[in-house]
Amino acid sequence: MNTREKILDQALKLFNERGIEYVGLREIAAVLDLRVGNITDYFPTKDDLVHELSIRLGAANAAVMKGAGGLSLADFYARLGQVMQNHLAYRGLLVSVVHLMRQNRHLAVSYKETQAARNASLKSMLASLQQAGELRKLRKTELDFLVLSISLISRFWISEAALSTQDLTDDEQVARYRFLIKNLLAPYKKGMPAA
Amino acid sequence: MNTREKILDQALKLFNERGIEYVGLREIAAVLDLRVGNITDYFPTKDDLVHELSIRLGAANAAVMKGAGGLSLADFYARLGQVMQNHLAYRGLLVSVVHLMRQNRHLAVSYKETQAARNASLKSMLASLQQAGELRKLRKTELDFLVLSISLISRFWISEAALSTQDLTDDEQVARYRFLIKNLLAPYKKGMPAA
DNA sequence: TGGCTCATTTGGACAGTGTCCAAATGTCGG
DNA sequence: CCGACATTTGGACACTGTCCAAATGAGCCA
Repeated sequence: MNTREKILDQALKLFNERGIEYVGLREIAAVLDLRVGNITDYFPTKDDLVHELSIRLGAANAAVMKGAGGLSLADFYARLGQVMQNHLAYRGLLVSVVHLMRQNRHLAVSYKETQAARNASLKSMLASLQQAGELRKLRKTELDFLVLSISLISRFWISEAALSTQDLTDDEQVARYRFLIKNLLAPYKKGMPAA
Repeated sequence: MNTREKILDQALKLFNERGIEYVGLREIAAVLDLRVGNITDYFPTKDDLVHELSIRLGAANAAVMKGAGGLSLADFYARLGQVMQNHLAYRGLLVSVVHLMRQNRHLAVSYKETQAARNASLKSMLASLQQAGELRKLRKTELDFLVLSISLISRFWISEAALSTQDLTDDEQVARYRFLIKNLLAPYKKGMPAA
């Protein structure tokens, strides 16, 4: 593992433990027995370092989400679970996402594109589940509602957890989130009547 | 308006516009033609200043939420709308809530108490709606699901809006949020069958 | 009115942050 | 071995929140 990778690795670890805002470049450097200037050589600004991490998270999520057609509800849950595992691995970024978007224009642009793609993918997944007979027929507003809800939840459940359930293990938090999504979809399963 | 109130007022305005982390005490002071030390005299730390603002938000929300018994679904929506207006007025705090909880122990404690009280209030409101015949009979897990969802949404919808819909007006964002809550509750209205 | 006490205001010091850069050091091919 | 290039180093810079002692002001009592 070269210096650049070591920096990214250590930075992510510290960011996850204590939050991006509370980890200084000098501390990351100290752990790796480097000097500050050394980090700014690989990553001119702290934002660049964070941006690189966010790109990796995006790639990991894209890998999970590709191939949206013809899946079962169980597959769908499994994929969401994978996304959630990714978010746990990069939780430091997720809890500061609003903060980061304001400050880092590069990150804001790429995040928006990623998000648009993810919402489209989510939408087509739900449509596919409907066609496969796993979900009942959905009106347009219902579909929009589900996409918006799932998107909001998957973005902020980890922040919610940071606030109210720090004492839970990762697995328990995953379970809490699955519970949420499952209940959200329950009224729209095949056999349930439209409102 | 005395100096203390002026400081709080100006700080909130700047926090809402640009985020707590990006507004320095010197800037708040400059706008009011004060010196930094003057602010730290009223509020020894920046956290104290933020804490005072959060107390006011909590009080505003508590005023909206008190008297939970015997209300209609329309009342319920109206109250949530009021809470949302409060959150808009203090949006600077809301988008940094995770950040703040980590740093400020005082705020973390009082926030947790407030949150617990609000969840209990929410729960009793839903139970009351059920008794009044506005909602169908809810299983325990369904009730928990609704409380958790509404709590998560009302805490983070404003962050979500900051990320994906900065171009919407406040009223449009309110509408988006109402749409979410309304659709969330739709399957649980009177006359809908249990799963 | 003059003088005393208390509160407010002031300007600057301090340690910390991210950023930047020139000089010192290492590395590797000719 | 030596010269050219890359990396590493240590420190400077402007900024942040925090803190404090001295200067200024306001209000009351003799």
